[in-house]
Amino acid sequence: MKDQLLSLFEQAIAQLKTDKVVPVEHEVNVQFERTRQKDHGDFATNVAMTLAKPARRNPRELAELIVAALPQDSLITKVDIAGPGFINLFLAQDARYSVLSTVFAQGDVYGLGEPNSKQKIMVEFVSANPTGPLHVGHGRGAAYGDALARILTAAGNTVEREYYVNDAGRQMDILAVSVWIRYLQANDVAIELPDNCYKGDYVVGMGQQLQQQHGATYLVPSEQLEQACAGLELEEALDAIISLAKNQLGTEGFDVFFALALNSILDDIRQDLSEFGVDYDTWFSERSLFDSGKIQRAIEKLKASGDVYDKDGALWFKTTDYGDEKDRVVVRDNGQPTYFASDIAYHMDKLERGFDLAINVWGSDHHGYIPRVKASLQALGLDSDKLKVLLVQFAVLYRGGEKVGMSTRSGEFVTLRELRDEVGSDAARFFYAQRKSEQHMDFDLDLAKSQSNDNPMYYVQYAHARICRIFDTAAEREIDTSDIANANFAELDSDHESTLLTLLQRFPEIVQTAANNYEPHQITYYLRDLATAFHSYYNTVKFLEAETAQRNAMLALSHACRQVLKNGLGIIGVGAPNSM
RNA sequence: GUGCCCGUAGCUCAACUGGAUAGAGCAACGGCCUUCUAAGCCGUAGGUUACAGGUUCGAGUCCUGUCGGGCGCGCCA
Repeated sequence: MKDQLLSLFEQAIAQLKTDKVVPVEHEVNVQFERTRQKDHGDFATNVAMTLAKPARRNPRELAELIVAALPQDSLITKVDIAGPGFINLFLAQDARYSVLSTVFAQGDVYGLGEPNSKQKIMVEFVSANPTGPLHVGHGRGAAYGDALARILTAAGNTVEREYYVNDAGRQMDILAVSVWIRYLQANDVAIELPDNCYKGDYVVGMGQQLQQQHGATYLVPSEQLEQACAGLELEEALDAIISLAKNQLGTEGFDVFFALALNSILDDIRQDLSEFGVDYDTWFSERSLFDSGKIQRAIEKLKASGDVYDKDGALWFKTTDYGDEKDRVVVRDNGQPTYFASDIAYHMDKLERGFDLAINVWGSDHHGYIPRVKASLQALGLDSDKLKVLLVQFAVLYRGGEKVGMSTRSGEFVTLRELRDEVGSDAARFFYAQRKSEQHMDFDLDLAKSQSNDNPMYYVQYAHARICRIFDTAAEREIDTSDIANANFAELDSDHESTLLTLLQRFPEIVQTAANNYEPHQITYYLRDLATAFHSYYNTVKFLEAETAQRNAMLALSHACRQVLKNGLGIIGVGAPNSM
């Protein structure tokens, strides 16, 4: 549609160039937009305004010249010049009806791009540390990342979803020790769980499970623990307990706790996300980067390129050469690589896997981290533009007007599962997907739970279910709907009908812009608009009681609406029920 | 202190990425069920887009400053 209009305007402007109204060398970029108001026609363009200066004419005068030079075409019935120099285009009715045939012909793929016709894209999202269940804060990243992946797929890209598992580092040792202490408690050892351990109930359960499996095999007297921590500050005491556990239990013994904690939490996360409608292609282990030597390889490459230097016994990466605020440590003075070292290797590996684009969906608290990751890719000779980091603002949770804490260690948080149980996965997804990712967001748990019916998702689904009901009733009344695709669409001449036709026509454009801008919320707003237009239409007339020709045309339009509602809901990962 | 993000109706958010008279949903008020689902429809009310300048045909959107909020600024992950 837009392409046709574009070619008409390009012809007109070429004409103006030969007439020397517009400087020949001036590059002209014609842009069309859907109008907001009906009396502005279907499309509008501002070319006359953008060309006014180079052509040294006032915009309205220029608009008249453009319109005069516009070739005749059956697509357009009327052209207006309005306001400061907008050119408004009114489409012919036939052009509006064509969308119905298209929807009938394409069905479930209407609005979607040619599959696998574009880029190969990886979307990495959630990637929460496997130290506890996902909380509602992760829910936003999950809903956003998955909707984004679906939208990019819908737009014609080939998409892989990846979860980066941070299964290395001190946090995991703390988790293992937390489980161990709960295990000791289950064995009636008199010991308190330190404040800086993981305090969630799930840790208690894991301790009890290991107590049942292994009995007293891994006991250490509480006096030894007290002795190890004596006189130490909180974090240092915790490190002392970790060393003690590793020494006393040995690598294998410690790994019993470590492995159980990691595996059961990861299983829980995987299942949780799957029930949320989010399934990954790959779960990428941070530890595998050590085992495969990729971290070592990345460091060697940086050494070879001269981007690292020694200072204070540690190995530093000169990220300031690439615009970072300060240089960063890659290998600590104790020989241990930092988390940053893992991330360098991880992102190197990611780009080497051959994606045209790698998208990271990160919580906004990681924004300071972007320059150094980009720096590392550049230093490694990779194209850092292929990495796109999208930030998702954390939702601030409220319960009873009070802010709710979200710390995993303290154990005070609302889990994603809890939210799903209360409001349902679909409603939760829709709620999250409604918000632009960088927008700060207040999440009132009481509201989300108690008034789940106010979720706009139900409004959209209801439109879908209503249409299904119409067809069910038609079948009960033995009304033949098998040939509605060939109805006389010219019957559809009311305002409601033309609004709906325009909306249906816009759907493919919405999918593309949502994909180009990484904005799933555009789909939700579009669906709400479509549902509103349909509900309104529904209330004006009884479809099944109209005379045959009109009835079939209205049913055709309804069918197309149902199809697009279904396709759109699918794109954000929400179901389209046939009845409610 | 400094860097990034944000500030739009009473509340939660949009605004086609610089376009025409800033729009929805909750909440409030008034109407509409004997008919294909009232989880719906129709209407009323609600705004100096935090504030002050600037850029241009045109600014909620871009630039500068001020105020207010969130986050970051580790040899943590």
